[in-house]
Amino acid sequence: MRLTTKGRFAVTAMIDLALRQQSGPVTLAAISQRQQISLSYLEQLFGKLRRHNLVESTRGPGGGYSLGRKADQITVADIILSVDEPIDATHCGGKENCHGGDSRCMTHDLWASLNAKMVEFLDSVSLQKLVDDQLSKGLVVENKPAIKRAISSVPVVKPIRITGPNSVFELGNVFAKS
Amino acid sequence: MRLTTKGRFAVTAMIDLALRQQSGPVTLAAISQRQQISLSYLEQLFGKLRRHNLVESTRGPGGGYSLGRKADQITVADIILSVDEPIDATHCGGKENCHGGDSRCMTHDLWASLNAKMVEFLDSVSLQKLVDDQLSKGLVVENKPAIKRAISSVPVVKPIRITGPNSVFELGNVFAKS
DNA sequence: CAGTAACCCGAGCAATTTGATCGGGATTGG
DNA sequence: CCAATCCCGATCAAATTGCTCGGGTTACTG
Repeated sequence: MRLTTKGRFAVTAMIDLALRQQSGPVTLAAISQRQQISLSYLEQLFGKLRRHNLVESTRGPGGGYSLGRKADQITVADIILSVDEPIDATHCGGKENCHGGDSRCMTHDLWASLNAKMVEFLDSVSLQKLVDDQLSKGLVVENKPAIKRAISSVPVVKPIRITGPNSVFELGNVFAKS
Repeated sequence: MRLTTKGRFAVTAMIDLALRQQSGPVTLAAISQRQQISLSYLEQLFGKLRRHNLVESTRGPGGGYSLGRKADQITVADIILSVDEPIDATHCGGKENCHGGDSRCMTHDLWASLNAKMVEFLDSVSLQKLVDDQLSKGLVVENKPAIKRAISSVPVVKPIRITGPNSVFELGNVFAKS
């Protein structure tokens, strides 16, 4: 299990989508604007989410994305595992060689169980719960009236380009060593 | 909170250390051999661990590292946060600007709480518990007799060099979509 | 049918991170 | 003194992260 900003972006976008999909498909462009995530990056993330059936896409004008299943059937673990895709276990891939040493592959079982617990936890948090949390915190979702062809006279704030990993946001000193 | 192989290496090394520190300080060279982690990388990790008082170092021959406090007083969260060091919150650093949009910094509270839960969990697992798990799984720790100057005629298996992130081990398909 | 809104896709890019190597110190026990 | 060991900084290649660009493809609408 990896837990990086990549997964966070995905979860953030999914919450945004869940909050607004009542009135039809949600556009990536809209999510991009609201959450300040680059459109192309969203496309990549949603490509993966779609391949994992977490979202469905509708093409053409008026199209966009909707949830693949109900929000309470999607967990944070689903989302993160979709975009992170841990492919294979390089280190002692299932086998038991781990050449020598006294503790043969001590870490394997250890991480397997620790990881299982992590996944278990993240799997216990549904997207619906996150949405409810947001709503209860006083977030007002404008029920946008499914504009047909509103002239998008939005100023389009050109975002500053800061590349590199973890550049945009990184959870900081939340770790107050409680 | 980031959860990468870096933190895993650190935890692995700490378990190894905890398992063997009864008979005096444990050298990094020994951990390196047993756990197949490069010596210099261990040095970097233990530098951080030492600066966070999780370990103490003894220099000179017969020296090495020992735990900075008792194993049941060290948590997995301690270890991971020591080596990962999330420095600052770049995105909306405490303030509330997050320019425009309808959900002003929706993600901030969200991640803060999600993160807090993660830390809470990792903080509930002590190093002692991990050690006990290992011991109960039939691991036998050889009580090495504190060799004074044994001729280190160990063949020294030259490790294959595979650089890059996550190259050595990566938790794989533990995620069987339970 | 043309135009446009949206999804799709793959190549490529700069900054960072990951592990690692190297070369040199500083301490300290024997 | 000498060797074991911690310490430290520079540097490195590969991977990852977010992102841009440039093109598609699908489908609604006038």
